[in-house]
Amino acid sequence: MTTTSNILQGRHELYREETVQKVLVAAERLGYRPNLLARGLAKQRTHTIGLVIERYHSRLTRNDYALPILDGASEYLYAHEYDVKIISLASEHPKNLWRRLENGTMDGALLLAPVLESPLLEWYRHLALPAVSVGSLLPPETGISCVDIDNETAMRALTEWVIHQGHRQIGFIKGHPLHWSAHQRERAFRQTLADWGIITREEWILQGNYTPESGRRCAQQLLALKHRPTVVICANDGSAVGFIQECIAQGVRIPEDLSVAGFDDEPSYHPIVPNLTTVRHDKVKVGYLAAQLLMEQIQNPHAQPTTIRLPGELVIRSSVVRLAPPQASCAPQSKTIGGQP
Amino acid sequence: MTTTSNILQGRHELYREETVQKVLVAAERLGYRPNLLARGLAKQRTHTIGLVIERYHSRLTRNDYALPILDGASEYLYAHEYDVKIISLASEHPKNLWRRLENGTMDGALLLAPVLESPLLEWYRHLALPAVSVGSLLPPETGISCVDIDNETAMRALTEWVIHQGHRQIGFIKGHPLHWSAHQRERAFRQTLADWGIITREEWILQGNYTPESGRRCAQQLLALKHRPTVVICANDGSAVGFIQECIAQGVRIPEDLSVAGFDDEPSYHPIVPNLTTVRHDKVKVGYLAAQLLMEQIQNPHAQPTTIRLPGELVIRSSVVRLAPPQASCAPQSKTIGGQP
DNA sequence: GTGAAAGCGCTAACAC
DNA sequence: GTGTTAGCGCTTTCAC
Repeated sequence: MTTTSNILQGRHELYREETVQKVLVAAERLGYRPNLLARGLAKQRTHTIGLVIERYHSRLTRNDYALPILDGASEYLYAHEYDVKIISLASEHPKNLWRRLENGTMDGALLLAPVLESPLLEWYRHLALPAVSVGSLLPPETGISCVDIDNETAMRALTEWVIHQGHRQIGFIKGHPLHWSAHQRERAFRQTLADWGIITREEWILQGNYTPESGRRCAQQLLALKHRPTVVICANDGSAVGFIQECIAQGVRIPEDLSVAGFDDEPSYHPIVPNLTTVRHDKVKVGYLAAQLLMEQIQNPHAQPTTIRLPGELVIRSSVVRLAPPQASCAPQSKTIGGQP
Repeated sequence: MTTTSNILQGRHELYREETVQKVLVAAERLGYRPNLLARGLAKQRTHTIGLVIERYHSRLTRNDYALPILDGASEYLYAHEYDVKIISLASEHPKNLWRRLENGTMDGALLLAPVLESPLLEWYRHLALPAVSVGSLLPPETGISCVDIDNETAMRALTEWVIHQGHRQIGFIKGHPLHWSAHQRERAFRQTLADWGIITREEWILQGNYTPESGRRCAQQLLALKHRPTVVICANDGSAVGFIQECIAQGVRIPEDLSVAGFDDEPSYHPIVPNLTTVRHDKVKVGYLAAQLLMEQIQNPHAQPTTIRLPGELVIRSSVVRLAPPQASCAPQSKTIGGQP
């Protein structure tokens, strides 16, 4: 039994060639396949991680980011002989939550973009399962490792670029209030304006929720104002699309009458708004790095929490017009923005 | 031990209230959570199913159907206390395939749209794991249960509707040659034409692969012909989008100069081709029913293989013009087409 | 080098 | 009603 087990796990060097062959041939002939459950029980390691999806996200279909993140994470995990299990927390009582996660079936968890009031955050403090947040940069107090794009730096760069184009009357469509990214993007926007001494007019800062529908609604509100900004920065491409569609419907030309910028460079919108100036980032890589970080955490459970911020890239198209000649000294030298060394 | 195990599994009726409470309280106080691995080992049932994704599909991101199917399947499975594990077969040797699937970690498998030469088909004959194909209707010889939309009936209905609009010169863009659905749609198209005594001109039947890019290429080929059809039916919306874009780029107006129909009613294309006449179907439901069928198969492993075909629905917009007054007697009474009672 | 035996955490017969 | 026991299929310690 020992012999068999050892050889089947690749520890050939312990035995003579003859024995090894005998075992291998027999296993092959019998069509033997190890039972991974039993192995997991014995070794206390299942080679499975859970991708935890909160009630809030419910259907994967509705999340632009879930898929690339899953793809990236899978890529890393499969290369390391890990499987991924999807844990959907739709309508879960926080108590069940615990047994959904710490039940011996996974070595670690990838938390898909926890939201602001996520029970996962509270739960994590009582938890012994390695976990990393992917797609949300959580406050350090949570003690959870995070991987996401560098929302603040990228939004700052976009806003500064818009300012360099001569705009001073700048509107903003906020993202979903439950998303950390929405707050981070808004904060960077406001801070940048403040740093440049530009007044933020609250009537130009509208509450969206990342959907085209919300963008449309915001456009209606904004266009009803008697005094309009010269440019509107949207917290993501999704709301930018709705915003632009509503503008066009009302006869407001983009960018001749109003400039618009987005955020995310979401490929599925390219055919609809081919000229949208926005910020691109690599979500597949976010998933990949999160998986990698999680694996490290599994190897070494007492490692310090780490946060990885991936840089974005300004994608300048033609939806934002230049109002005045740019100041050469202010033009961005490189288009890669944010992230860590 | 028995007592504890029974009570924790909900069999309260065997014991007196007092004992039940004692156990429950103790479990709560100790923060006890059953180890699902151990339970699985003992019960020979893991409450997990695998969603098997072939090399061919590799990145989920690229499949319009993967996500809704996953959503639908999840919905059913979570309601029945099952988890889903993603098994990605990227670059897998058929031999490994076996141990990736029959390793004790899952009770059954959902095969995501197996392709024509899929090793899964051969493998299934040697397999003891319940499985159902979702998104591909496989030949009965395989002995595998299948759930998908009713490609043939729906394509026949679309083609007949086009004929009713007075078209007799009809082109066709084929789908990806490795997809069963592509062959089924093409066969229905050809058969319908034959039934109506309409000549199929092979130069009007072009090889696409479901992508917009292939649609573009087919448009180039078709527009180069000196004699063109009056309408082109595309095997899916994806290729229709590319086809239409290329037509417009070449100054061919849709539908004034050429009519085009799609298939799938893919929501992400609505903003790009809002007037596309196509066939809608419910992919979430496909996933849901497949999961249900799989569960039945797990309960009763010796059940006969079953095939479920879901009806589609003609979505008539304005990308196909009427060439002659329709014959009233031929107009479809109901728009729901195909499927089983 | 190889085999025997204990144990991973649970369930299910079977006594009591 | 409740406790004892054997086992699910594997790994691992420890003798031999």
